[in-house]
Amino acid sequence: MRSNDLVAAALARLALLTQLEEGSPQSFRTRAYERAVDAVRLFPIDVSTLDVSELRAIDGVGDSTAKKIREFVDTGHIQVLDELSARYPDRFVALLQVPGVGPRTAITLRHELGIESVDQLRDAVTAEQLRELPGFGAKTEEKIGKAIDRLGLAGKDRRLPIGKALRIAEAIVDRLASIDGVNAVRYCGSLRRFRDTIADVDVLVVAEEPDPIVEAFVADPSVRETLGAGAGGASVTTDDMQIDLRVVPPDQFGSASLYFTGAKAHNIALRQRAIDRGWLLNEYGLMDGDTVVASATEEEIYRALDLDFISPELREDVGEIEAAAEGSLPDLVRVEDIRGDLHVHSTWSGDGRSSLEDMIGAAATRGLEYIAITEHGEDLSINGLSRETVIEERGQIEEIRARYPNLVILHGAELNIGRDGDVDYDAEFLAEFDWCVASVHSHFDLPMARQTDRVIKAVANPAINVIGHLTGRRIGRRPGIEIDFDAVLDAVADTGTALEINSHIDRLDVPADLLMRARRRDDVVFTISTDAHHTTEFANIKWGVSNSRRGWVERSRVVNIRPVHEFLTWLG
DNA sequence: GCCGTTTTCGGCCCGACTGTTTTCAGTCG
Repeated sequence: MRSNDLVAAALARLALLTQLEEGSPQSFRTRAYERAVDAVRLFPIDVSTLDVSELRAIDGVGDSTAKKIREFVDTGHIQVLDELSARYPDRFVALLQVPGVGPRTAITLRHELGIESVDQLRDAVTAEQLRELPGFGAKTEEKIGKAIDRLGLAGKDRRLPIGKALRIAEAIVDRLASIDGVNAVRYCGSLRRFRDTIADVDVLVVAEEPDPIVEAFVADPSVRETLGAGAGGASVTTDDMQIDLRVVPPDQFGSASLYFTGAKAHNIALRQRAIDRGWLLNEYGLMDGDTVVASATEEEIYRALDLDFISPELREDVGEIEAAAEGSLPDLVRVEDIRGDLHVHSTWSGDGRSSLEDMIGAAATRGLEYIAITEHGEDLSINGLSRETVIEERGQIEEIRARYPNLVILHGAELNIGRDGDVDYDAEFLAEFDWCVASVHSHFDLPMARQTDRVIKAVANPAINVIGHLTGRRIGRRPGIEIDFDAVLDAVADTGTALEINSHIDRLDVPADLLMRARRRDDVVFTISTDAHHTTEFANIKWGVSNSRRGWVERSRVVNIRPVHEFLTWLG
């Protein structure tokens, strides 16, 4: 883990324990620490190299936190944090994972009943001890008991990979859209912002009459439990996750979308901006007293606040509001910008599932101007192609080219970056390819220095045009390799090698937080490709595009939005 | 704890829901 992430983790723990200390999740000190967590995590420079005055210059980091960061970097500890950790051990802090238990309740439980862990809380519920406490009752006790039973499914920290959440959300959106009286349906929340893990799905429906929609929603067979349902909305759990529905009239679609999409910090900043103008912003609209200033669309609300429209993927309060105010938001990629797909497999690869002809036909149908067929290299057992097979496929591609005069078909390969940075085949054979992707498919747990060395060695290989799915992560299943990203950026800038933004929903690799770090240098270029193994997977490009947007990647930096002749010129 | 085209002190987003309460505290998003 790089030091910014380690520092951010320590500050996050400080924020959490400060909640307990102050007895409020929204104490100003807690919020200040939380703000510092984001500031450090996203800061492009390694904070361990900065002194206190440089740290203070980071927006959201003041004198006190700057000194704590320095203390952490120098000693590995923060004294205040150590003291808080002694007072609130992990098993006690775990109480906050129980829905309905906040800092105040946790402290009361400890003080009144000596409860120090979730297990002890469960025992106290069973013994009906909670209902005797001041401010508690039988219902609260029952609610906490049920929440503990559900902890595996609905603990506050539980998050699903975005791919799974998307499938669930899209199914719900389709079902709701088919109900009479529904004008529009949109999923919001962290899913719309395109975070790579999702805690719950928030769905917004536009309709004049909410009741029939709420009834149909809670009656769906996938619903396991209804947590609450009332005028205008409902919350349910399915086997996989919690889903919150909200139904609003058409004239509130914009304000409700903003509210429901977040991020919380983004909303707070917008509301502060409204206050500065003497207005009030809530989910019902932007108000000047009783007069509605704007509410029907997000666009008009941003405009009324003197801001350019901020795309949902950017709404994290990490500088997008300031950029929108001064007209310097990044020029982001749209799906229709993509003219080429530079990472495509067919059944020639062992794991491909559509034929070469079908893949090429699907690319042409999609209106692409160029593609690169990139079967696995020979070092990937079973799935990889021998030299003889490579040459055989090259012949077949040559035949197919004649039938697609408007599609430039590159014959490429996806090479395997070996343990020490070597790749498949030999230099002479590699020189025959039009396009080479090189990716890590093995040895995921080497130490950081070794990982960095092997990738940089591949970057320096003149045959290699782009590094595929850099970290090798599988969201929710496998963490990425440990790698010195700044060193990789230096290397690809030196050689002109591109970094791939892999569109597979389980990969989204390069991750968006790393893309943001790459953004401050203007000498790194990207491709956005699908890694399609089936004709239907060309459509996945939208996920790669969304990930690039979340990473603030500008259009000018993406190679495969260029017209084919410009692309070929770049390729040389 | 942080911050300042009204401020170096005095503010810090807004509302719904729940449960235990006769007016509010806590949690959540």
